[in-house]
Amino acid sequence: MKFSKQRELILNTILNSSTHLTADNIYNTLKSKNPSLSLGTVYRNLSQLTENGFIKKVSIPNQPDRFDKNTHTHGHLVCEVCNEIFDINYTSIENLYNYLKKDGNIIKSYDIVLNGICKKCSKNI
Amino acid sequence: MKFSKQRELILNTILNSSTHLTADNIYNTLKSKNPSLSLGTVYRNLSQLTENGFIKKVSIPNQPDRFDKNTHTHGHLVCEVCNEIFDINYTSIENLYNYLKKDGNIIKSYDIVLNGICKKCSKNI
DNA sequence: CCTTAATCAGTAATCGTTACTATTATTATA
DNA sequence: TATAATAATAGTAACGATTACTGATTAAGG
Repeated sequence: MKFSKQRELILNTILNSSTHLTADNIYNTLKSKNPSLSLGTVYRNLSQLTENGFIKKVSIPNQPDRFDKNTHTHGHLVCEVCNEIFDINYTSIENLYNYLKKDGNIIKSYDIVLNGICKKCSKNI
Repeated sequence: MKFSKQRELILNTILNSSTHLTADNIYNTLKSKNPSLSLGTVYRNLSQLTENGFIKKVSIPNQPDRFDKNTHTHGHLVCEVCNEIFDINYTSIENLYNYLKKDGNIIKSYDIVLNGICKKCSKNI
């Protein structure tokens, strides 16, 4: 992977942000000072930076994908009032359970998607 | 909510399926015997049936939305080999943790999205 | 330097989904 | 049962997010 000026700009934008930016957020942030930047370049770099483990793609239902400098396993809380997204750090699902029980945040529901190999397919490996 | 023939067909398709169908799956299943069915009708009914609690929308990252007759809280396992989606039933996150430890399925990662109200916003209610 | 392969900007195309409109079907009521 | 009010329909256009294509540019190694 070559390191272009554009790639560096995009990565640094994510590393310097405390929020979860969309491709469009990044494009608009950089466009003013780099008028020739292309939206396709932003998308392509986000894909590559994700594939190479520099950043993490965060999919929130009914929202465009977001990109996170925190590449460790962690959950996300989506606030229905301010619409902000908060990192939920935990080392195990048990820790998350304790988090849920803590006061402060109000958790109404949660969606869990597990990625892996099902019982049946794992037998044929 | 009026109950049209189309709505009944769409709901029954989901209720009679053991898989997690997309809008397009449902459209193609019904189209042959109901040539005048419109894809927009399928989408509109899926939204309304979801809003009214008859079915549940399941969002899997990088895939079109799916619809589930199981409206209870449960997770989903996406198999990277057969691409099938399996329901993961549990009554608490602790149960899910036990499930994860059981042999059979191979869990490589999991994504958790919590829906609710953040600490800050919850103070102003 | 010079070559080569990666990356770029710009644009067109794709996918999943929603919005629009004029017509038709369902339900409540007389 | 006829009628009126309202919701739902088919068909099509439009949308937002993302990817694919193109020929020009640029990074990196020899």
